[in-house]
Amino acid sequence: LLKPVRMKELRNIWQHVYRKKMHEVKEIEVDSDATRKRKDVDHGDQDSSDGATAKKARVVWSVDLHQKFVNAVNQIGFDKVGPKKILDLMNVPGLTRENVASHLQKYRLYLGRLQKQNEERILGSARQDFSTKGPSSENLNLRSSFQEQPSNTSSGYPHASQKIQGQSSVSDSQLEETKRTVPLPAPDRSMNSVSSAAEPQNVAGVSPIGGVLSFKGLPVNQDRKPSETMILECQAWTGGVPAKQFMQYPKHNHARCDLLGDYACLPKPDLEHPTAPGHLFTPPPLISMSCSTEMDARNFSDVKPALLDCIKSFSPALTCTADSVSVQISDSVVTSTDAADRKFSSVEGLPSTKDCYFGQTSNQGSWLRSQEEPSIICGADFASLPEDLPGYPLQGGVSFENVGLSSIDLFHYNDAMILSGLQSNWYDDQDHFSSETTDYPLMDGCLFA
DNA sequence: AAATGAATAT
DNA sequence: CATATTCATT
Repeated sequence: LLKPVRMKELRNIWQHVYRKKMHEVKEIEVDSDATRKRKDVDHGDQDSSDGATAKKARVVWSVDLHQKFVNAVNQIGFDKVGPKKILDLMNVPGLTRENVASHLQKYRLYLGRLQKQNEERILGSARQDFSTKGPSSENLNLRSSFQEQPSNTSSGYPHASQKIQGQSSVSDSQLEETKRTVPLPAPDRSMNSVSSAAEPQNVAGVSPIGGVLSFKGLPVNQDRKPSETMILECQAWTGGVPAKQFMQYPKHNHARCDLLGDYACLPKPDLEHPTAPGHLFTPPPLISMSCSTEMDARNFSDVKPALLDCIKSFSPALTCTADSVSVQISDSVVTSTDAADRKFSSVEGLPSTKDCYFGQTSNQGSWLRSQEEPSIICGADFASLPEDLPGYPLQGGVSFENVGLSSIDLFHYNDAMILSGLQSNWYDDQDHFSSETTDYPLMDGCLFA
């Protein structure tokens, strides 16, 4: 018998046993009796009829349900959570403690994974030094990561709660991450929802989330060939929480959702329930720089002030000191000079990003993948992108030609996404991205690949 | 006895 | 993978 055992099956078996027994005892006269029994048996229909074997429908952790769950967890406090308490707080009719326990188990696993990821990243950037030297490539990679106050997002499901269909969905979901305070479950998903209290959007409209900058012909190094590329990456993440993670959720309806705000949103260290310190550790602001070509201290010190300015423009609230900058030489950054050459040439007029390339074009295919830490790009953790989305245009990289550091401008990844007009297909149509490059949407001269 | 969470099953 | 179930511990 395979579980779950239905009464029907039991009756069947019993019938055989019974009949055999009857045949043994009264071989001759039993006929009518057996037929009657069989009739009886055949009547045992749906298992729904007998509550004993009826199986409870499995709980689907819908967005709403999970939202309740997260709220409960946050309310209780990370250290004191238990399935029972959560269950009580959730106050959902059919839900059992087991259900919650199971979900909590998964939730904890996820949080653990996230934390590990985050620690790795921080260690990784802290470990950078001057010693390694990139062999061939002549690209410079400037990477800065800095951290903000822990997000106070009380909405545990800021991303997954929508199926990413509307125009602003993607960017919204990205922006959610920077929210400090969110009313409660139903956050405003408009573009302006990035209300970083401590860090209002600066004039350039740069969001703290970060972006990727590439510029060529920098005055940084006169020896540099025009085709040399420099990438500046700035990232901010919230609350010691690493960045984006894309998951399918729920799997059943094949809707792709971004769970970041959900699982990634570690229980907020809210005031009523201070989280155990040390558990969620908050790395200090960190700026690191890596370059793929020989780059001596002179060059670097050229870059440094401008870099700091740049970063400050990202985040005025942020204080960085030159001492916190380190350099790494690596050849694993942008490898396609050709691609760099084709990058656009102007910074201004981002709204009319005429000449920009986003993400990977056909000959940039290796760009993202060639990064040591693709996850840093755009402040989003794309390392965990589903493998089945090749060439996912998530980096939102921007390149400039002949732009001095003084004129560096940054623009927001999300802005890029808005401009792209790509959002509507962001998750819905995955084939879209696996198809030919030429099929990618081309808008305002911007190629999103 | 009930709650918990790791392990295991579905 | 998501959820359920089991089981040893607390």
